[in-house]
Amino acid sequence: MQRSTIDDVAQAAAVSIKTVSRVLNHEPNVRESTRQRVMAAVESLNYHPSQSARSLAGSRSYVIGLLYNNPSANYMFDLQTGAMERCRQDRFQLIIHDCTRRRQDIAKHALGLIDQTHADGLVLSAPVCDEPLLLDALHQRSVPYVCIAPNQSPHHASYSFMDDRAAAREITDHLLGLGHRRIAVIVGHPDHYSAVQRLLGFKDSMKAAGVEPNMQLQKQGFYDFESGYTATRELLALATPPSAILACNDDMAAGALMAAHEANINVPNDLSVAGFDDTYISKVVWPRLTTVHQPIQEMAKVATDQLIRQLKSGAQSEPKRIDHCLVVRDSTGPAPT
Amino acid sequence: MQRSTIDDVAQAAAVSIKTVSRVLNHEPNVRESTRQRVMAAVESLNYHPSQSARSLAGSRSYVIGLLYNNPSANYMFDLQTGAMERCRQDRFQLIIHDCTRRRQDIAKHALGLIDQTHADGLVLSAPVCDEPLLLDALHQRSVPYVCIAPNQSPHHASYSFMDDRAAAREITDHLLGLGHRRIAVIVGHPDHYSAVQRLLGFKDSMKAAGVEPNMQLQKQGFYDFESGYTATRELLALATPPSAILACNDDMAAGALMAAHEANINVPNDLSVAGFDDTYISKVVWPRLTTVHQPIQEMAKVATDQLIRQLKSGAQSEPKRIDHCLVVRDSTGPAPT
DNA sequence: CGCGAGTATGACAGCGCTGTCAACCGGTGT
DNA sequence: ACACCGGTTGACAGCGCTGTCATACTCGCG
Repeated sequence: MQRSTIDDVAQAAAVSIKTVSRVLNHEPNVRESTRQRVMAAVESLNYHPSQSARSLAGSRSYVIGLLYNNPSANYMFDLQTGAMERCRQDRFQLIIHDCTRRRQDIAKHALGLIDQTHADGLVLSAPVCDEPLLLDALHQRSVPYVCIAPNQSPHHASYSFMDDRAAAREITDHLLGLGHRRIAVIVGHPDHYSAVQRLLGFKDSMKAAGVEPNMQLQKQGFYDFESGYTATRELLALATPPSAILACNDDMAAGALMAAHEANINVPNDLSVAGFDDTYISKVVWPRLTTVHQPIQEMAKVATDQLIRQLKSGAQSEPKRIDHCLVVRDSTGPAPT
Repeated sequence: MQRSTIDDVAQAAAVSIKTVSRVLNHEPNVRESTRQRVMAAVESLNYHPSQSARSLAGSRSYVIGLLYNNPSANYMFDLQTGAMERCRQDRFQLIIHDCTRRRQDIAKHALGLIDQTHADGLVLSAPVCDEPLLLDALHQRSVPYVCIAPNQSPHHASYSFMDDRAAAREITDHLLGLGHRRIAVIVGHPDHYSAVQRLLGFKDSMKAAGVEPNMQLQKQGFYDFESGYTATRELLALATPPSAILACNDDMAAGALMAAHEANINVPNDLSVAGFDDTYISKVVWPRLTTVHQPIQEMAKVATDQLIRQLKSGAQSEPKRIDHCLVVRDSTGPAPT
């Protein structure tokens, strides 16, 4: 019941360790009968190659690092789940690294992580994937990496993304279609690219509908519950409050709902509230949030896939857009007349 | 800017690699002046020891595995955050492993993980920490492990826990104190120890208050939103519905709120709803949930601490209870007369 | 002043693999 | 019969560390 090594397997299959290595790494030029003998030995000994030995000896470690600095649990969880799913397929190990605190020397820390773990590559999630110093450092050390929803296309990396601007247009159009004209927008965290894009999409639609921009109805938020709550209180205190609020993520939308409930305002009869992301929260608040589904898990999976492919082939792949979709639930309704 | 090795450091500090190793591992018998020279070299070369080489050569890998099979994002996130925090302190690497799917051969998988990663030990979270086959297998291979909130005290491991039963008594007493007598309870997932304990605590208090048990008011849930929602719909359809509902976690409580809202029942005026765990969700639903704070992050941190200590000293530590506390918010109020 | 008992340091093997290179095997073309 | 070639296999070095053991150095004390 002890740990078995490649020597044990080699002995059991009556081949050299090198042949075992070949079989395990799917190298060519192994006779089928030999391959089967080796696999049988692997099975029966319940052998698992040592990652440490592999990464020390070879050029691959089968470890991928996932860097994040987004404090939302749901976001993180989806990210992680998507990346893990893809990793498991090719028996990669995923190492999670939180870089929320270190803004300055993030590049140094990332390189340290690479040195320590011998990670083959990194998956960078938003917004850490937009740190130019980090990207430069990785490129200089030729560490392969991919980005999830980056700001501008990184020069040296593949990435997955969704069209935030189009998505914002869709949900704004949904509100406009319900007859709303006084629509407020609670903007996301200024550090996040998505916040900018979503605001642009909102403005696109409003302009197309011929609605005059009104800065009173645009509030700065930070993608958290609290800021959505505060912004909505201010909006509701206006002489003529909005008939609809587009919050640029679900947490802020939940905050908006809270403020509305407290002010005894009926959603959606007196006020429509729309969110963004379709996280777990959007399904458990009351009323259930109309929102846009952001396919985080899928984006993470695709990005990880791009990375793994790159590790195998050496070539970057094309950026890949993942589809969003509008999810209409109960928090939006016709504009009051 | 290339990766530097222990040889580089040794050369820079004009010592042997063994001495560098000594300094980095805080071994005794190194002259202070030598130590400083080495540290300076480490700094200036930005040296990070290779985990692979370390674990191959030595008996420690500085890797800890965290096993979970609880699909709640918030639970996971807290777990992970707590464990990571402690790991960082001693430069341990945390490896997350989801074992949701594999119920049967979980033991085999865990040992495979150990073989692959050379992990020094495992942190097992509830409910996976209650798989006897897993615990046995780990013990047989003498893999150090600790548990978070295990069912029965594992023989060969330290663990951290909270007193679910007492916590349930507290929140039940809170409801009783508000004058409620017809209190329904939505029980948690039968696989989770906590579910049993919380139900016992509830019954303790009800009995102490002299309330006759009423099986109509006890519903089986599964710690998810949906089951809380369904159970509550059934409860509200009763000839004489309860005046208060204790849901054994926040997700189910959120489901209860949803059902109440849909039935146009005012919370807390007509119905009180209490949750359990004090997760993020309890602060964003309306009305904000009265609940019990379950210190998951702290439990994870403490358990990880126990593991790391054990790795250093070889000795188990005492089980450690982490304090919960009642959090009264807006979802509970006086019983209607 | 020399000797024993630490104290400080280094030489070296080897952890479990992969990469390199050489060897071998059987069929082909001439 | 022989050189040749591609497919198949194995011997062996070495990745960057730690553990073991040997060695050199230091200090107190007889």
